Amino acid sequence: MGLQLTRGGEYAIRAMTYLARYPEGHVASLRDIGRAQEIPESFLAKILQSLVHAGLAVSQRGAHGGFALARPAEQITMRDVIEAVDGPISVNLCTLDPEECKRSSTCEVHKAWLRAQEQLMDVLGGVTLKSLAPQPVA
Amino acid sequence: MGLQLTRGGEYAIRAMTYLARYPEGHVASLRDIGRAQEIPESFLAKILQSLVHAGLAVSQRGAHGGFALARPAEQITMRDVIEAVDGPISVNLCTLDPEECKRSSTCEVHKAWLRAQEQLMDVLGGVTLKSLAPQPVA
DNA sequence: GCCAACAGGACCGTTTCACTCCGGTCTCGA
DNA sequence: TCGAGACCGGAGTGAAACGGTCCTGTTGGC
Ligand code: SF4
Ligand code: SF4
Repeated sequence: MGLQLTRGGEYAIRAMTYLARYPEGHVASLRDIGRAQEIPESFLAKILQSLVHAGLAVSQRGAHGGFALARPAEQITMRDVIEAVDGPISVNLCTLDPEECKRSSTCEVHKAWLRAQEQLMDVLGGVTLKSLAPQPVA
Repeated sequence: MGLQLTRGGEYAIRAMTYLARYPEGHVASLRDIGRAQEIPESFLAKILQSLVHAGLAVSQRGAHGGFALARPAEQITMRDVIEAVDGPISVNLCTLDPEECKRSSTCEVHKAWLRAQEQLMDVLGGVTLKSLAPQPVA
């Protein structure tokens, strides 16, 4: 199996959709999220840190602290989330930076990968957390 | 960087497009292919074996032996080649076999991944070696 | 000041990646 | 017939990535 998402990316999306189910600004603790979405808590900690660093989530320390979305759920896409934890999506060496392969200027295959990449980005960039969340919870 | 093709997959496509430049049935040796496409030869050996096993290439042993496409270049796609060496393409756990994740039946994210997978397959399955080969060499 | 909760960095076992090596086998052709 | 040329196939390998864990801060509410 190739071309597959990492576990970290999958968990990140689960965590973010969990937050998206609640009203804007709702804070949930690491533990809440981990329990609800069945994500190992110590691993989730790392993932949430990445999301905070990327500016997609905000954290609140101290008692009653936790995590919340940094902006409305309709303004965060699957692509944003995945790239925050796994780094930029690049379906082949040459799709992120054509300089990586000296053949790229004349390579027909390169063009095919660019199309593939674009399609993938379109799908992932077109899905917002809002559209992923089940009926909101009050 | 996530969701990226392996080197093996990339090399496989290079090797196959090399074969596709020649008239049907043309045999090229491991060494020829490796030199022309700048692929480490001992690694290429493994890759070509996978392609032969998958029925995409045929091999000829003994002096003047080598490899050739098993069918016309217009009947082999990028998808075929990649799956032969890297195994089935699956963009997430749940896209190959929904049973892998018990959430899949109700998961909205799952549907998004299915769309992404389909788009990717469409692109890769729509590109034949014929269309990738530069002007054929006599 | 205590306790709840995140921050951040070190660590770690396993798997995958990207190759390499080598003995074996087949085949042509001199 | 015999040997050089070429693939077969399985084992091995070093480095890196994956998928976590742990532990010591630090912060903030009550
Ligand atoms: S697809 Fe073409 S340009 Fe891209 S890495 Fe392969 S050879 Fe280079
Ligand atoms: S996307 Fe949904 S169905 Fe697929 S693995 Fe993640 S949770 Fe499971």
